Amino acid sequence: MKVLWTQGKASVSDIQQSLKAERDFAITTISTVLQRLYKKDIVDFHKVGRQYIYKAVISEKETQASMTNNLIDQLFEGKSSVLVNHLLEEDAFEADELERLRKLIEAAQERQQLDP
Amino acid sequence: MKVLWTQGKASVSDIQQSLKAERDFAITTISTVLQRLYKKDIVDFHKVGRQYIYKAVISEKETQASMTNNLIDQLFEGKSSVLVNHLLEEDAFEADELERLRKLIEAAQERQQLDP
DNA sequence: TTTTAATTACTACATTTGTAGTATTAAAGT
DNA sequence: ACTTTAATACTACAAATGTAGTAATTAAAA
Repeated sequence: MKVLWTQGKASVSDIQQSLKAERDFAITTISTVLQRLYKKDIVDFHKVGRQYIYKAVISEKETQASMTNNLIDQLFEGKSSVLVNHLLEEDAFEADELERLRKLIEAAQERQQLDP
Repeated sequence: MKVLWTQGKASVSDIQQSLKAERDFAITTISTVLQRLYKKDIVDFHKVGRQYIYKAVISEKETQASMTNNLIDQLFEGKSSVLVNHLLEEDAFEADELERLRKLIEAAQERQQLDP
């Protein structure tokens, strides 16, 4: 998936190459997985010659959104703020990140002020 | 899992009762699942008579932490702030939540200031 | 054009997951 | 003590997941 997101589109062997460093799967393995993902409408493809070129149906952003919402619903009472709270408790941020976030939050607050 | 977290410990039929509203599983289903979780060290049990009393091995907090870190690693470059950023972009917060978060962040900043 | 190399098609197989039935045993009620 | 009930033990089975082999086909190289 990651590979498809960063490359946009890729053939089976493209993907195999990209994953090689991490793990050396048989090409048929990759092909099988892609076909299963296709059945579930997670990827789409078109053929070039006899070669399948796959691409992701949902973007990385959409996936982030849905997986995050999922996690929030499952474990954080459905509230984003509870998740952030948890992160703060864990000291999951560097000093500069905190600063950046504070600014972002202020910006978001102003946005809400204007736009009811 | 949720049930075990809120109840602390529970027998198979306790769990069945708790889930009844949501879905009516056969008692053997629940039992099987629990046993499999036990094999994976996700729950533990002790017997009272011939009855199995299960309890979660990892707390809800720990699960939150590990699943959240997982998500962050997978989808948000391993940085919590990227996740929060995403949330802000999605307008995932109410006005009062934003305000609360701003305060929390400020508090966290002060904490970091003191404690290097 | 014949050989070789790449690519897909089809098949396979073990493991995990989701769900539950049947048989047995032990406890509780009468 | 005997029967009903609750609980576990054991078994099952389909679907999903992870991984890959073999056969067939096509494109490219020689």
